[in-house]
This record gives sequence, structure tokens and C-alpha cells, in this order.
Amino acid sequence: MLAAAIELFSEKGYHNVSMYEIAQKAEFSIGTIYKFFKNKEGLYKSLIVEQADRFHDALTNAIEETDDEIEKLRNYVKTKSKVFKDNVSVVRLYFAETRGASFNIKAGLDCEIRERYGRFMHTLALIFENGMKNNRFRKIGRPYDLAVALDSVCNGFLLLWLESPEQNPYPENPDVILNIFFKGLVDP
Amino acid sequence: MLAAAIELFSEKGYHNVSMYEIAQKAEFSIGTIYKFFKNKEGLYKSLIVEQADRFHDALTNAIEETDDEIEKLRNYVKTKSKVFKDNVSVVRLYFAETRGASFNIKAGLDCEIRERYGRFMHTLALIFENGMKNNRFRKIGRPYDLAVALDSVCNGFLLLWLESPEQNPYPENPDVILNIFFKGLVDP
Amino acid sequence: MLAAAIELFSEKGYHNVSMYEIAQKAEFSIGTIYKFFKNKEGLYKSLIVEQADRFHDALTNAIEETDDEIEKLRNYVKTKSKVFKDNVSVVRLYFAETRGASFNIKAGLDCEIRERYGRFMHTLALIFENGMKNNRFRKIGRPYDLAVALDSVCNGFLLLWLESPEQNPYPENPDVILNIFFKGLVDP
Amino acid sequence: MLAAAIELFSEKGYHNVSMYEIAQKAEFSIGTIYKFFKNKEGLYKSLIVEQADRFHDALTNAIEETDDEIEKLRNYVKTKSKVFKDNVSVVRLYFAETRGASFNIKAGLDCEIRERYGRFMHTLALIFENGMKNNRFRKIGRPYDLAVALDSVCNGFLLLWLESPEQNPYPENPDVILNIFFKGLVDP
DNA sequence: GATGAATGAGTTTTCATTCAT
DNA sequence: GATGAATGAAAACTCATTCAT
Repeated sequence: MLAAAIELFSEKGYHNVSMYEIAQKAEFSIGTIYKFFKNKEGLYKSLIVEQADRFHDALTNAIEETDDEIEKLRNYVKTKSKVFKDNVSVVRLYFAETRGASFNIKAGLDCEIRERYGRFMHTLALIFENGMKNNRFRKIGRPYDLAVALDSVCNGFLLLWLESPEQNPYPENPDVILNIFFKGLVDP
Repeated sequence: MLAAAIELFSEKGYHNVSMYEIAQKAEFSIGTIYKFFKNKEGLYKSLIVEQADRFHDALTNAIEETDDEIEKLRNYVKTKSKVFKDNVSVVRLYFAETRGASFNIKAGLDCEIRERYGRFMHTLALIFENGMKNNRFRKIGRPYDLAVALDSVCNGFLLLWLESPEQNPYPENPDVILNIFFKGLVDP
Repeated sequence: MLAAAIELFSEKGYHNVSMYEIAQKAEFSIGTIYKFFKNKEGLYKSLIVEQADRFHDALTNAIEETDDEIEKLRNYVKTKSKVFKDNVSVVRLYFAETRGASFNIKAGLDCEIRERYGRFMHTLALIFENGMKNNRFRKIGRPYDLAVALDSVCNGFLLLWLESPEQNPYPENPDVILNIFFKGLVDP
Repeated sequence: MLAAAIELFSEKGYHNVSMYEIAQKAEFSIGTIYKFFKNKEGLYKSLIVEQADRFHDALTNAIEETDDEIEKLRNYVKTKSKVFKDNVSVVRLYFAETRGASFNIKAGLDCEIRERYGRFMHTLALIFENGMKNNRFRKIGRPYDLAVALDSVCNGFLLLWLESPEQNPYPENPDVILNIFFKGLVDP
């Protein structure tokens, strides 16, 4: 049922999908959907939250696999790429809710996802913070800023790939992205 | 009239704003709106296109003010920050249409804005390309990738600031953003 | 102005023509139309009445041209054919108002035209009445019935021609129609 | 539901009846009407087609009840009179669509009914054709013309009766109509 | 428990009519 | 007098939600 809803919402957007369509695709009756979810917003919200959790869990796990900060970032970029490529249909919604402007549901309902996203950003920031303490990283910016920057760049590339996968292949090698941060554009 | 529409669309999203609301806020009658725009989609589209053009023009001008590549980037970041801060209400829509998933209007109508955005990315990429030719920039990535990366990072910071301006002040100094690119996080 | 209105009403029907269209076609402003006619209904009504009068006047004149009853009928059929062929655009409206069901304007407004039509039917009936008195006609029915019958048959043929002029040419010779009445289908 | 729609359309015309009115009269909700019919046009069309079929079927059956051509015509006139008197409310619509100018729905949708009407006219014409072959009928005109003429005359009388039933009683005896054709007005 | 027919509030859009210029 | 911009009432249609079966 969630699968059907995800696909439809992602393809046409919240407001262009009717409960009837979802019921059809899910091969359930409308009434049954309302047994599981309070209303359309509830369905959308729990769907988004579930997926966001899946994403963040996968990313958190990837980061925790190793103690080396550089390797952590590499794992992060690799996993983000993999997870998103495996869930193309959800990514558009995920971006809409976290990075763009979510107009899908009335204001206030989206903050739950934003909050989870914010929490994950802090996890990511910790890597930079620790790396700086270890002197593995130079102090070129505040850790949280760097976390936001890295995540934004990954999203930027993913979006490019999403729009035209053959013209803009998402970099196979995570270092293509990481080097932008690791190597200085100007300084030696 | 456009101002009223922009504010409402930006606040509540295309589908959560009725023509009646727009008419009320604009202090025009519904009929009058339909004299100026073919329909709701037409109003939204021309509004978005106009604003996107304004943004891209401002950014293009900022870039062209100087010949020095580094100064160009600095101008770009400064101007992007300034323009977006002066147009808070439109930025959410602009992001929705260019960076997120636009579900506002049926597929195909949004490509016009995406296309303009893509064209501007190429302009931005040119700076990196020339900088590399001049040896002002090291070749740490493909020019277009760097353009996407820089723009994404700016958007990331802007979004942060948009969500909670006091907690996340958008960096006053453009170098806070640029240093992430200029200085290597790892290399020397 | 009337010409433009007639053409549009006849082509698309009262409800599918807007005052704006009429104003455009007539090369007048909307305001000017409202100087001449109280409202859309007024325009339609006076237009219809004027045309109906023209038709009935032409037919009445044709009848009065001669004293011979058979010749009167012949003139009637000939003139009806001629007048209608010369005013194709109005005929559809005329039929809608007199023979079909006029749903163009709210009930009660059409009776004026029906009444004029009824009056003319009496004029036509008089021919049959006199013809019977003169023994030029056999008494095969009530004069008014015969008038209605003749007029109906003419309309039937005109309608046929109107729908597909090349497949159903309106009889050149009025006797094609009149013979149906003059000659007995069964009796010798 | 159809009954309510027929009555309202027939009384006020397609454009002067709102879906709300129909829903009220039918004691259904607007939404329910749209479950059964795609839109207002769809409701009108299926309503008209159904009724036209009923009429034509009844007339065709009446004709086929006997082999005698004169009796066929008598049955035709009798049945037409009966069926129309039993369906007063639909007759106005039927006339509007078949004999008058249908401006109810946009061009092209009405041809279905016209076509059915045309087909029936050919059935009627066959009676005259066969009657002429059998020498039951004199050859006073082309069979199709005679069919059109007979049908037109019936319609003329029905219309008269429809407008003012007490002033113009529809002839009880079908021969009142048929004699106009059977007996010659002029010839012996 | 599951269903899906029925509901009707809410939306977009049109267009006859007015009236300030 | 002529104009046509502005109005807003009214209409078609959709769809989230309910509830009797």
C-alpha cells in the first residue's frame, strides 16, 4: 500500500494524486486505507517519515562502520548515492520535504522530517569536528557548515543525475565529490 | 497583483491557494485576474519565470562586473545572498522549481525554468573553466561539477537561514563559503 | 450590428455566443450594444422578431400577388424557398423559435414570435378556405390543418437541404411539393 | 435521475438547467450524478439517445406489425401520436435535436441523433417505395420525399397540440392526416 | 473487518452587465 | 455619446471523507 502511494506521490505530487488512484494501485479499497491512516495527510506523512528514517539510518550506519573520518565521509557519499539510486521514486519527495519547499501538506506537518534531517546533519558535523580535533582536517570552516556543504553538494549531483541520468552520471567514485572539499581550489 | 500571488503561493504552495484568496489579497476581483492571466497555471508560470529571470540577470551581472575569476565568484556569492534575502518570499518557490521537485503544475511547464537555471549553471561553469586555464584555479574537478557544487552549497546555506534566520545567520562574508572550495580540507 | 449577432447566434446558438464576441464582430464596443438593447435577451428578441417579420411580410406579399388560389400556394412555396435560401443563417434560429423548442431565452419571451407565426398560418389557411368555397380545392381537411401541413412539409424539405445541400437539393419546382397535396396518393 | 433531467431540460433547455437543479430534483447529490455520467453533456446525450431510440423502436415496430402499406402508415401515425403524447416532456427535446437547430451541445454531438432519425426516414420511405411497386400508391413524388413530408406533417400537428392542447387537439383519427396525402386536393 | 457508493464543500473559470473616464 | 476595464454571481466539476451494508 505504501509502495503504491510512494510511487504515485513521487510521480505526480501530493495534490495531483487522489485517494481513489492510490486505492486502485494498491489493490485495496478506499475504506481500508482510512482504516490504516487517519487521512490523506496522515498517509503522506507516515510514508515520508518512514522513508526519511530509512535513509538516515542507512547513512548513520555507513558512517559508523569505520573510525577513520575520511573513510566515514567516503562511506557517507557512497551510501547516499547507493540508497538514493535504489529509491529513485522517493528521492523527489525527500528533496521536496527537506531541501526544497514542501507545499504538499499544510505548514507545520513537515517539520518532523526537517527535524530528523537536522539531527542527521549534526551527526555528519561531528565527523568534521572530530577530524579537526585529530588534525586530520584543516579548520577551513565550522563543522556544521561543512556538513551542510557536503550534503548540499551530494544533493546537487543527485538532482542532476535524477533529471537526466545519461547526461549527468552520478560520479562512480566518491572522491570526485570529496576532492572538492579535500583539495583546495586555490591554495596549494 | 503579482506581489499578492507570490506571497500566497510562497507561503502556502500553489495548490493551497485559491484564486479567490489571491483576488482578495490583491484587492482585485477574480475576473480581473483572468483578464491578465489565462488561468491559475498561467499566473503561476509567468510569476515564476519573471522572478527566475530577475535572479539570473542579477547574478549574471554580478559575475560580469569584474574579470578576475575569484572576484567573480565572490560577487556571485554576495549577490546571491543579497538578492535572495531581499526576496525571501520568492526563494521558496524558486527552490521548489529549480532544486526540488516541482509538483505545482503539470509536468512540462516547469522545464522552462529548469532550462534557464541550467543555462546559468553553464555561465557559472565558465568561470571555473577560465580560472583553470589561467592557472588561478587548480583542476580539482570538472568546471560544471564545481559550478553545481558552489551553487548547491550557497542554496544549502540559504535554506538554513530561511528556516531559522537567527540560529543560522547566512555568512556575512562570502569567503566563509568560498574558503570551503578555495582551501583544501585535507591537502596541505 | 444585427448582422453580426444573427450570424453568431445562428452558428453557435444563443448560449454559446458572448456579448464580447458580438461586439468584436460588429466592430462596436460592448457598451454601445447596451445603448441599443437592454440586454442580451433584448438583442436576441428584437433580432428574431425583425427577421420573422421580414419572412412573414415576404410570404404575405407573395400570396397577395395573385387572386388564384393555386397560384397563391405556388408563390408561397417559391418565396419561402427563395427567402430562406437567401437567409440561411437566420433560418436555423427561425426554426428553433417557431417549429422546434426554443430554449434560448427563458420561457415566455418566445411567444411573441410564435404568435406572429400563428397569425401567418391563418393567412395561409384562408387560401385553402377560399379555394374550397370556390371549389378549386376538394375538402380533404380543415383549412387550418392544411396550412399547417403545407408549411410543415416546406420546412421539412428546407431542413433537409439545410443539413446537406448537395445531397438534398430543395426542389426547384414548387410543384414537387404541391403535387403531394394536389394529387391523391391513393385516390385516382 | 434521468426522469428529473429530462423534465428539467425539456422545460428550460440545456443551458438553463444547472447540475445543482438536476441533483435537487433527482434527490441525489451532484457527485452521484457525476458517477453515472462523465459530465453535463454526457448526461444530456445519453438521455437524448435513449429516448430517440425508444421512439424509433416503437415506430419501427408499429410499421412492421402489418404487411399492408396503408395499414403501415396508419400504424405509424397512430403510434407516433400515442408515443409522443405519452412523453410530452421529451418531445420538445426530440424536436430540438432532430427537426430544429440544436444549439444545446457543441456541434458534432448531435449528429448521432440526426443519423438515427435519418435511418428511420429511410425505413418510412421504403413503405412508399413498396406501395408504389404494388400499385397501391400512385407515383406522386419520390418515396423519401413523401416520407419526409408525412413525418413533417405529423410533427406539425404534434407541435400545434403541444403548444395549446385544448385549442388544437391532435386528430384522434389518423386518417385526418393521411387523407391529406391519400386524397388529392385538386385532382379528382 | 472490509468495502465503495454517496456526499457536498470547495475550486476554477466564464461572461452579462455596469459605470467611471 | 462611446468605451472597455472591472466586477462577481453562478456554473461545472473534483475528490477527501464517511458510513450503511
